[in-house]
Amino acid sequence: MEISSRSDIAYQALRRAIIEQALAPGTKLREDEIGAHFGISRTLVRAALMRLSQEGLVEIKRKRTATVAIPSLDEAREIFEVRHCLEQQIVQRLTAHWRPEMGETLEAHVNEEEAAAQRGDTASASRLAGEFHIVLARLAGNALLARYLSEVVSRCSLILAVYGRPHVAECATAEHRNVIAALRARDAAASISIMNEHLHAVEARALPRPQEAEDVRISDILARYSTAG
Amino acid sequence: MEISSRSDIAYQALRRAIIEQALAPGTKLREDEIGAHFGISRTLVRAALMRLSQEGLVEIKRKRTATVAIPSLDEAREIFEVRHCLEQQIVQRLTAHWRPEMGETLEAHVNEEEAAAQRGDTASASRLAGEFHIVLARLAGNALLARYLSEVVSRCSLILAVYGRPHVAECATAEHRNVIAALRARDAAASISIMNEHLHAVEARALPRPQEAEDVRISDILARYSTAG
DNA sequence: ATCCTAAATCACGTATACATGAATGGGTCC
DNA sequence: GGACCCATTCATGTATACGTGATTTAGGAT
Repeated sequence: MEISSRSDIAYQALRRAIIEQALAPGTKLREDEIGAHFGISRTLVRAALMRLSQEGLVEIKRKRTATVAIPSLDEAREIFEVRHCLEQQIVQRLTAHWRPEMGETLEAHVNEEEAAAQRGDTASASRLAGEFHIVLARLAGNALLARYLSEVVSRCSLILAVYGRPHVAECATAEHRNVIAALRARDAAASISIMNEHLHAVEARALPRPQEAEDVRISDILARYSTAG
Repeated sequence: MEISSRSDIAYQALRRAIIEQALAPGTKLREDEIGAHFGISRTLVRAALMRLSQEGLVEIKRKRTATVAIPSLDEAREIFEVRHCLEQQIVQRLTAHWRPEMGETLEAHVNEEEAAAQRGDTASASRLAGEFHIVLARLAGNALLARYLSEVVSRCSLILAVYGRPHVAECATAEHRNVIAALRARDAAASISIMNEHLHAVEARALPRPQEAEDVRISDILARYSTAG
């Protein structure tokens, strides 16, 4: 049976391309072009784009070509705040209903992250780093929590693409192993604290420090380019 | 300028009808029928239905007429859990950034709830009771948090429709006033505790007690009907 | 060279057509 | 009388057509 409509194929492909930063924020997503690529009509492309738009990965404005979303700094901070809140709940659930095989699953995933990082596949490494949190969410056993977290983690990739320093690989495997260790100990307080630490590290890699952000002015940037450029 | 496409009109109307329980869970939503009512084509109706489906208010299955969603008990519990988590964050933000005029806004809203309840307009009263929490979320100043909460609160109306006792008006105005009072005192711990209490009360009205749910068996129900029916 | 304007092109918004898979009703057989 | 099967009807899945607003390009004036 044909499980997924061809609209889903376009949706999945676009989503992944955006998350892996193959499609940079701001990139135009023309319906015709995408439809031609997948061999589907604009009708189905629009459905995929609308879905991505609801998830905050694509921006759709009336009568304008859709683009990969460019989250503002304010949105970025909002996203991270919600993420903190959701991940805390997830960790709480995990320590409450921990089962040893969860540790195996997580361990296996981190190994994949490490492998991707070691072979220099930064796109996959970033994606897998994000997916680690989605695996956590699924294991926590609340589908809605997992859906929201998945959405929020995807948008963090966008934030990293816009505000993160270039070439900063996620390099989070060590931190992920710490999280697993804390969960295995089933110590809720410690797990939450370690997760919070990790999330702050992720946020620090993705966002400029607050005072930096406020200091940056267009004239400063232009000044840099007028002396040496 | 024509701000909202006509698809939005259908979306808004359907959403409100579902939330006010004018459209009961399980009701069929035929594209032709809806399109004819609003004077739009199926294309636009589909867009509205897809959006509602992503919010969990409508169920869409391939090649089947869309229906108003019927949340399962498991989903219902998941929804309430996420709601707890989000509302806690909202209350935390509110006590941190409290401004006196927020109290006025909230007070005015509760007055509306009360007015609707007193004139016997239970549909509006329920909707306004839910919207109280959405107003809180907006005042908290995190748009994403507000969006998720709005989605979750809408789905609570569905849960109430499916599992709540009939004719149970929400009657939450007193509890809402307690929340406002706690926020005004800017005591985060007390506010969170009062909000948790309120949410548990809401949940108790919407869901059967856990042991009840497990005890209910089809044979029990049939037994009732074979003696007296 | 720059800016403004007008025409042409492009991309989206929406309706509609046609194909296909579900639902329904009538008729037949046991 | 009830259950099964086929034909019909209905509702959705998808492509396409056409109108309109956005965008780009070419040309001319300053």
